Amino acid sequence: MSTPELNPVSYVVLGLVARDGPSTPYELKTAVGRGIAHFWQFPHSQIYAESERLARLGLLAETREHSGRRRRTYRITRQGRAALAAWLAEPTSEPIQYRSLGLLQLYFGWFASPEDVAAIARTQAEMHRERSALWTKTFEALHGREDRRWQREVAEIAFKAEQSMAEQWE
Amino acid sequence: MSTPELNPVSYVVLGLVARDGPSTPYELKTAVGRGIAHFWQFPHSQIYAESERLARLGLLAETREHSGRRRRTYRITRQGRAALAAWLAEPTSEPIQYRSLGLLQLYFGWFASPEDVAAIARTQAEMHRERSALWTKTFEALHGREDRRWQREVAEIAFKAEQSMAEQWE
DNA sequence: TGGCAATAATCCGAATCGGATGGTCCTGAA
DNA sequence: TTCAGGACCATCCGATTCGGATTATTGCCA
Repeated sequence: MSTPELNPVSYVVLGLVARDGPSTPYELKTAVGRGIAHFWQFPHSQIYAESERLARLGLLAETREHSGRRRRTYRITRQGRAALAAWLAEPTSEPIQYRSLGLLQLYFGWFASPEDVAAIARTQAEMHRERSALWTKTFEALHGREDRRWQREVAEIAFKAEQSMAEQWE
Repeated sequence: MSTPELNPVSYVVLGLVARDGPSTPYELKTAVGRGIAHFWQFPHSQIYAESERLARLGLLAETREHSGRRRRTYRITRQGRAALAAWLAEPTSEPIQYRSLGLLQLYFGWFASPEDVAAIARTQAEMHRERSALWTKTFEALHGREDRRWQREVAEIAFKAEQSMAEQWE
């Protein structure tokens, strides 16, 4: 069926609410920051906008405090779960994008001095090493959590990719 | 000095004009499509808008046909070259982003059936294999071109990354 | 020579982005 | 007990980005 009006942010929000149970947008935002943002950044305002939109579409249910911070809390609906499952059942072969300023700089390395290129390579290698370490930490934090199995898998793929890049830059 | 009003697209345009000599935006667009777009996509309209903007900033010089298609041709100015060199002299440690729908799907694999996850992995592995091949081709096409040394290097890094991902997904 | 595909540029509404702002709540030091 | 400062939380909005749609020109060849 493929619901055309859903985009990557939609699935992030849907998936996190499904995973963590009832959540406020702020909690979603920090959850994104702790995990997904390490390979794909989404601006916080999107999270707020998107959860509202998903509620309008009936994929999330919203309850709201009546005083104080008037926090909204979202929980997933049956339709929301169905949409998430439908998306997961449809593998995509859309190519990955590596948005890396370093790679872009190297691409134009012809116009830089050898020292500049060396500096870029050093900086990139270091950055990738740091990222590797971060993914290792993520991976270890997930140790033994069977319900986080696939997140661990993501951490491992990302780790290996970072490692490969670090080696290449060296 | 770091000119704050320049962004990634700016350097892509600047760099390509520097590399290829006088170019029309259309040529730039296709040049992007043949190379950079394989790891970082920029919408075509940006190329047109950006070259115009760089001309206003004095980093490109514009000449325009007076009849027919009224094509604009851009060549790089001394300031343009300087801006490009200045950017290359400033390594960035901004982390890379892997925008991959497949990775996102895997992250939420808990909500998919094992068959779904398997299908995602298969599709991703295949996609990464194809990309590997594409980078190999790019690499070979650049063989012996000393002036394309760094582009070859980019191709190699990308190739290794794709390969690593393909292996992980398998 | 006429029609179709490739070339080339531009437009524009929608989506995205992220910095700024402003309010609420908690904690701990005086 | 109070109150100041910092963390928490939400929203806004202008600026940019995005990419599909449109229009016009040119080259090719049946």
